[in-house]
Amino acid sequence: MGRIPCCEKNGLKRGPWTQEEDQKLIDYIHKHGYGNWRLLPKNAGLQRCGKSCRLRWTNYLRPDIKRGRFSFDEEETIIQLHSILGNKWSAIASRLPGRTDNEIKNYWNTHIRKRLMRMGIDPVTHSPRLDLLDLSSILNSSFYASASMMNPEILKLAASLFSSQENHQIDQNQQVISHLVQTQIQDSIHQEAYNKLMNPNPPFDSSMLFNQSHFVESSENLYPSSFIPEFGFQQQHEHAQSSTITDDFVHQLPSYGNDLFMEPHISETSTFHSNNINQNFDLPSVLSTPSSSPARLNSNSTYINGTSIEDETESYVSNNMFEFQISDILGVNEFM
DNA sequence: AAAGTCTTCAACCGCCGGCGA
DNA sequence: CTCGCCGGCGGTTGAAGACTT
Repeated sequence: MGRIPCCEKNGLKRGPWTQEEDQKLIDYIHKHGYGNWRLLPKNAGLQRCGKSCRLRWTNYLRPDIKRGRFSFDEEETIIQLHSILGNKWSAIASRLPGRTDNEIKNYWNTHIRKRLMRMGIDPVTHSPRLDLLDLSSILNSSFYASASMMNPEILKLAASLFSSQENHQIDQNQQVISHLVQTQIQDSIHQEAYNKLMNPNPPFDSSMLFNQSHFVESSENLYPSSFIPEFGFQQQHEHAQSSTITDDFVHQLPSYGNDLFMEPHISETSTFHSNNINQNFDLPSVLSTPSSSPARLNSNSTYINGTSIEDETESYVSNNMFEFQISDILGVNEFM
């Protein structure tokens, strides 16, 4: 038994809406409200199907729609949410007041997606292309700030293998350790994003997830310059604990398992900055910080191959640009 | 100036799940 | 349990404008 189409195609208008049609729809909804979209066009005197009316109203005529260019903050929020939720446009739209899922979807496909690709980032996985990564640069000075969020065993292994590279043993090990390091970073990123999403008051503010000097130029590669937890870890921890974790949300997240929600083992409240990593930076203590520690990225200064893209006033990199599943790569979990 | 190409985004399509009969 | 209706969702299309040659 076939389904009856949502509307009869015969005699019903399609294509762009005229001003007159818009006005009819607006007038009707102002008078009677919306609901029962199937009957609405008939009652409103429109030669449209209900679906078309609903779409026109929700995507264009609704009075609370914010039209115009997306703000910097909105774009960062979209990237952040997309890295966690994927193509759940309605879920993303629900956190961007005045923006519709259709609008966000279009903006993603026409602007953000292309930009990420230009930057060598897979817009689906938010991962960097492997050939743009290089372990020696990851281990370079500025990147050590992020070491505070990593598993010390991984760092040891990374350092060990890095030294082996000097013996011309650059091989798959490098890629493996790159994955490990990236995953550690990403766990931190997801923890931060999760904490923010689960804390509705104050409302989610993507600017809290970013900070300055997101990336630094390093020869021909892109690397995060730092991951800066501006909240003390203790504060973050309390934040996370006070939030309600729903099963639904957990299942929506990428497959990080329960590690993402592990209780952080905080030895002290720490604050450090990329420009001066020695400030309040106690390496032994921070190295003991597990992967679930908070992290923060920013996007003020992004460079690719030595070329700033600031002139676009849009330099975005997802917080989840390092997205790898170690278990997928190695088939082991002993490092985590 | 004209033709061709690219970009944008409103609108459509088909599918899905919830719900009630 | 099945079926149809309805609203919602994500993917896709295509017209129109912008840009390039």
